[in-house]
Amino acid sequence: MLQRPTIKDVARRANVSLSTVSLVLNNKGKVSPKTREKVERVIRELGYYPTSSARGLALRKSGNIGFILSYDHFTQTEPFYTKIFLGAEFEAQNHNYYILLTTVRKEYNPSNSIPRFLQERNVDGVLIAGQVNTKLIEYIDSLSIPVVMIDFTLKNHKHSTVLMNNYQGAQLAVEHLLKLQHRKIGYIGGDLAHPSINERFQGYRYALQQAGIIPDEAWISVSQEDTKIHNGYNAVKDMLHSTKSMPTALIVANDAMAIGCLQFLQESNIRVPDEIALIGFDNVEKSYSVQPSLTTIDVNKYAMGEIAVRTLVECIPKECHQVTHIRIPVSLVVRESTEKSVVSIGA
Amino acid sequence: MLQRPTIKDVARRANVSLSTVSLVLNNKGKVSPKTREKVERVIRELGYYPTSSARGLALRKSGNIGFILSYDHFTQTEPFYTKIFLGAEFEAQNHNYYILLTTVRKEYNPSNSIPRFLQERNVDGVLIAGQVNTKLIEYIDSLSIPVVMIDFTLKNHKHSTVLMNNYQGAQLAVEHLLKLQHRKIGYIGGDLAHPSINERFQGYRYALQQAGIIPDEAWISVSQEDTKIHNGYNAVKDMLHSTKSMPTALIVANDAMAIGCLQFLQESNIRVPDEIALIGFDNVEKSYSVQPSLTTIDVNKYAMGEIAVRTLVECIPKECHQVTHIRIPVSLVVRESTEKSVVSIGA
DNA sequence: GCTAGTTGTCGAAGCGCTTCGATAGAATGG
DNA sequence: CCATTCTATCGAAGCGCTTCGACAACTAGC
Repeated sequence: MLQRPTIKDVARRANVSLSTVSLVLNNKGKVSPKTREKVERVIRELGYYPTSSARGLALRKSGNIGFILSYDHFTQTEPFYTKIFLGAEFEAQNHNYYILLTTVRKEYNPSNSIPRFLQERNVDGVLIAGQVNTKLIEYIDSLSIPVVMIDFTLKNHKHSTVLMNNYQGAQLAVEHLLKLQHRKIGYIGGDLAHPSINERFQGYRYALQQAGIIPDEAWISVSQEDTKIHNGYNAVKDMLHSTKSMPTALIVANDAMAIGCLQFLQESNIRVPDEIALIGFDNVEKSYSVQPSLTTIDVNKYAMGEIAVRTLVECIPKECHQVTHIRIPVSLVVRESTEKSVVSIGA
Repeated sequence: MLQRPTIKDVARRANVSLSTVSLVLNNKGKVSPKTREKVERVIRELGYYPTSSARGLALRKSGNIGFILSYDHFTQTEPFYTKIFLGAEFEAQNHNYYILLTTVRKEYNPSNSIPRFLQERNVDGVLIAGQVNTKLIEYIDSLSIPVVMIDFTLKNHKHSTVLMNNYQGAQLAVEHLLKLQHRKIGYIGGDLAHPSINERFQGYRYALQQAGIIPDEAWISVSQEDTKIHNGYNAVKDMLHSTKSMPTALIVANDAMAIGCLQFLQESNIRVPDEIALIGFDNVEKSYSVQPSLTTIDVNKYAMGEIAVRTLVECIPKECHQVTHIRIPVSLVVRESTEKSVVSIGA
């Protein structure tokens, strides 16, 4: 690294002491407008930037935020977590934090699963995005470093979270379908152990109930173990084979499953949306390239990352272990799978 | 952050001086096996880890590597750069470096396009993945920080690079087709200004020439301005409308274009691979989910990231400005678009 | 037995910053 | 006009680490 101006150089050139420069730098203590102005000018002239190691050493802070992501989540095609990360990165810059990103494997193994930035305590706070091993979370707790979890939560709710508002999403979906005169509204989901999936299902039930509609239980499928494409495929298949009265609309726990449903319906020559309307969840990239394009629930991923960082950095100076739970509002993206007249956006 | 043991604590407990502990820590100087052993034991007992700010301050090194990515590249669906990043992250850990990831926009704007880690000189080296603005690269050069570029290069070749071996890829494609008895082998590409695309084209020409085959120029299309799906679509369309004699096989500059080709061929009821065989480049996720699945050229993205880090960290201590150009070997992934009998792997 | 070298250890200075307590000087009040 | 308070500034210590030069304690050579 090149020789750069230090705070000393600034002090000398501005004819003030080191401490004064430091005070200006940090907007602390009393500094006369005149000296402040002078110091700031010199800083600009010299192109001075404080060295983060030095500052970190003095403050006993690292200036870093750790971002932990499950390996599988990060490498998946859908850039869901990538966007969350970008939102976080952006906001971290605003707060003068660097983000140290690391991925962890599902299987926990103390020797290689503990991110180095934790061992070295080189972060002032930690963001956890998506599902990671509980052991790891316990380890982090033991360090008493502030944590915010994104798109994931534990049953104990001991940690601050930033989650998408799945209830609202289900509500929007139901309302949309009601407005289109649907009354026979089914639900297809899986893996109720997953908090988000579970909430979507609860939201669906609740919204229908609010509307005074009692769905035929045959239109509700939540026994699939996972939420992949084939689970959706199999779920509709089973549902339609086991009941004569078809629903006119289906709310599906996520887009992947919805796309699976779509596949089966098309193979069965059931027209979407004419015979069955379909709403997914997540607004994945593929949801607008399928035919017909998929109506779905969207959430601002960048916002999730941003808000998580904001929550975290508020927490850091106070060393607070106060927990905050934030729900990010979602929105309905109307496409062809519910409204025939809609012009395709993608494809 | 919790109160952690410092080097002082270790020294006290091991009955040696600070300097001795430091020497042990860094494997420097002469330390008797006995003291070394003793110090190491105490380090383990205390769970001591050196604080990176302190070390950074003393060494005038940050222990960080900057990773610069164009915003568009990172957010795209295909996790190409994500994988490169992960490979880099992994290798960085092995060298005790942290990676600071940042994305930059295409449009250069000094006030917000210069990553903070550069302004603050908080990195010991920089990785640049994919195409970024030349202005930014010039800025980095002006800091004289070691740089390695991944999957991108400038015409001046002043920087170390880690690139995929596009020539070899084209060669493999041609050889594969020759083995399948194809002799009428065409090429579809676009944007020859892009180094990789250009090399693929050169590789194609060269390999055919080596085989003593002179392709009909009507089977070569390189006038498309970009390499997106529709460019591929339009390119075959134009080609097949303008010539009577069809090629029996096409090598396409990347999978996106190849998929565009596939679309047009299917719409025109031209059977793939029976009438025209197709080979893409990049092995994108979609290439195995299309029907028929696409034969393509694959490169180990993780390896690219890993090797880039290795190249960079070798460079850092020497402050060397020596440039190394590394080509990552590619491999052929045979799927249905060239061999009818192949069983589909994906889908 | 003395010099010359070698080896292992240590003390102190220094990296660039923050911050506490001290201190001049200005402003205020009686 | 002096005592008191307030304001702006500064010096020095300290954050946790590395490293250079010093120095005892050995070893080897003659």
